[in-house]
Amino acid sequence: MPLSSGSGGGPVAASEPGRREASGATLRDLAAAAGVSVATASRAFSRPEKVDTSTRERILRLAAELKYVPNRAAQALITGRTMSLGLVVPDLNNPFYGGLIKGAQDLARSLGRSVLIADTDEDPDVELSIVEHLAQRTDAVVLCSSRMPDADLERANRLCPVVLVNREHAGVPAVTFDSDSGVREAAVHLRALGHRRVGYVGGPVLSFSDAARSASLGQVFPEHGLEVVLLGNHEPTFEGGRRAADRVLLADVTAVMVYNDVMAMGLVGRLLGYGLEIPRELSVIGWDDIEFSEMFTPALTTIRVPRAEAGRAAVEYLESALTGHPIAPPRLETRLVFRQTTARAHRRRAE
Amino acid sequence: MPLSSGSGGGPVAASEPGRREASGATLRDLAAAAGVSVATASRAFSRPEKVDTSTRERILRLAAELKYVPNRAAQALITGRTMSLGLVVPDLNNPFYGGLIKGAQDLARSLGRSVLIADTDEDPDVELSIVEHLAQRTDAVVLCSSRMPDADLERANRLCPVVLVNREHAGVPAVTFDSDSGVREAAVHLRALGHRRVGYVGGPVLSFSDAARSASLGQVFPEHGLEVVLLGNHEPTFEGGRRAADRVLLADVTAVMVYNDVMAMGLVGRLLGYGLEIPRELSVIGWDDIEFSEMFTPALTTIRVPRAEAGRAAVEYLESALTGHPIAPPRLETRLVFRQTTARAHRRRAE
DNA sequence: CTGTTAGCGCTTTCAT
DNA sequence: ATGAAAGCGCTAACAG
Repeated sequence: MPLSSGSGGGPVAASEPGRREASGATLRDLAAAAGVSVATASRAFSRPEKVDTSTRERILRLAAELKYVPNRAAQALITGRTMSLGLVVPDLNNPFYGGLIKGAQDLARSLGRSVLIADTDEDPDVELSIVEHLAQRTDAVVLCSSRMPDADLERANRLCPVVLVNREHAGVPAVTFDSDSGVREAAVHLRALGHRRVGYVGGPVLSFSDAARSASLGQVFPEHGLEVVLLGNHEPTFEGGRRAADRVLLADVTAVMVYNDVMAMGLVGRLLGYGLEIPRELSVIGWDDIEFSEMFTPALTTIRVPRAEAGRAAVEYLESALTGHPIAPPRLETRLVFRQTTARAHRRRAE
Repeated sequence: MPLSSGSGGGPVAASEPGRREASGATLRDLAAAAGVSVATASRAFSRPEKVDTSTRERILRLAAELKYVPNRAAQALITGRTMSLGLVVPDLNNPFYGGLIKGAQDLARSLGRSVLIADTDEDPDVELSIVEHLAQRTDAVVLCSSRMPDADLERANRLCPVVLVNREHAGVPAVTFDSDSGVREAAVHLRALGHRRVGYVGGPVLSFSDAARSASLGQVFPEHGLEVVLLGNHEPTFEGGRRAADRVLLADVTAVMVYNDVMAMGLVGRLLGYGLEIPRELSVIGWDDIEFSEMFTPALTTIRVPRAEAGRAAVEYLESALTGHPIAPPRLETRLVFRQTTARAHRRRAE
């Protein structure tokens, strides 16, 4: 079974040197071996029903024997589809995005697509150029928690099909998280525990989710008889949470909601260091439910946002859009996860 | 500036419907606009020095105007290179790999390459098929902490250029971590604090790094007058660490090394729950120095393994191999990072 | 320095 | 049901 002996064909290019196994058999080799035309060989894969059963089986068998694997570049060139998707996240180190990617990747693979990942390092200025890069090698891209200015977003959306996750912009499809559902549960929980004044330790000023979260709080909490005290905007990091500690202490609240779990951990850590008892003296609720929230001591009560599901939904939407029958990207519910940082309100005394 | 008005050429295919901007201009359009042949237009990009300065500038200017972007699929088809790299990790949720990917990605992008990520879900059986998938769309792949059987590894290595990270196998290049350096620092540290008997809470039985770590311990610690007590193999998870707690208590040691940080946190959490004082009654040293180690309370003393650097080194090696001048992949040093889980030895009493 | 020529490997009408 | 032919957009000899 010589590989490219080109039965009847024209001149055969010298096989590239230094290549490894399996880079040999082309569709032409396969066709020759099966005694059919390349067209038929091709159809045996792409339109099996249009090929006589016995011929098809012969072709498929031979394909396995010759270890024929279709050349993706050639397919991409002719079909115009790469069968890859791009996925842009702000920070791969952030465990939130790990879960998201995993969800996206899972579905993508089962659809025969690969996922190209890009990390913006939290820098909104490089996002657009990353999308440009990706647009050349993928069929569509998902943009997670994008901080691009609206104009860039629109430009990106013109470069290739795009779906947003955790950000909204008119005219661009988006998988979003419904803060209200989780916040409502938090409100009921806190109220049941006797809290009245609840602080909110905010995230970055320009963050879409911070806006969504604080808006949700401002809307829902009062409806449940809870007063919300805004405690400023902070870096969405452990250190940012730590630095918010004094502000929290000063605020005369019995509970705080925090922009995300990492900050919540920083806050709790610092407060514990001050000798405060948590949750006895202060209840804390984080946001995201990253893996470490339950490894932390005390384990964080938090609002879970379904990140793997978001990744999946984004890919699902893109697939539907690519095949011409776009579905509506979902708005995903969030939920309160009760752990150890919330308890009955005890007013601290100025002793 | 009509896009594909094909000046002198043959029949022009109908432009694809439904595509977005910038998918218009081809090299031929560009060449026509500049009044040169496609060959020259092509060279203006790939071998600028072989094109007359003024023509080149004209071409480049026109390229920008027409928003010409080269078609990667066509390039890949003819050159045989995709300019992408594959990267396989066991679990994207594991923060260890986030850092690794980030390092790889950074360098890759600056080399003009994209990175295709795949997650095996810790399942060694799918690894090979993932490599097969990747081999079709990338030029080379990096395999992180692979658990593939040796035979599969060799097969993978034949499919496309491969570099291992945190695993070794004869004949396959590998970026590795030198446990000894970190372990030696740990030995000195522990010895200085008066410890004599140190436990080792192991990771998964078949794990390459567990073997490396425990071997390193068995070798280095005795040289420093430290006795090592093996405390079994455990799941490399938070829960796995928790479950090792009783075993540690029973072992009559004043310090333990733990296979990784996540397990160490589980262990410490449980022990704290038992009422043990850490580090007063037991010193604990983790492994990896994941981000959360310092957010944990008490912050984990641990052995840092330079993961971003490993990612970078892997890509660097691959690039060198791809360009025909393979460098030797490095063995990266590990270091002790002192935080709050180690202190002077105090023998617990059976009171 | 520039143009001509010949494909890379595959899909897809259009005939047969 | 199958084959012939025409390229997808680009690069790489090889001639000028």
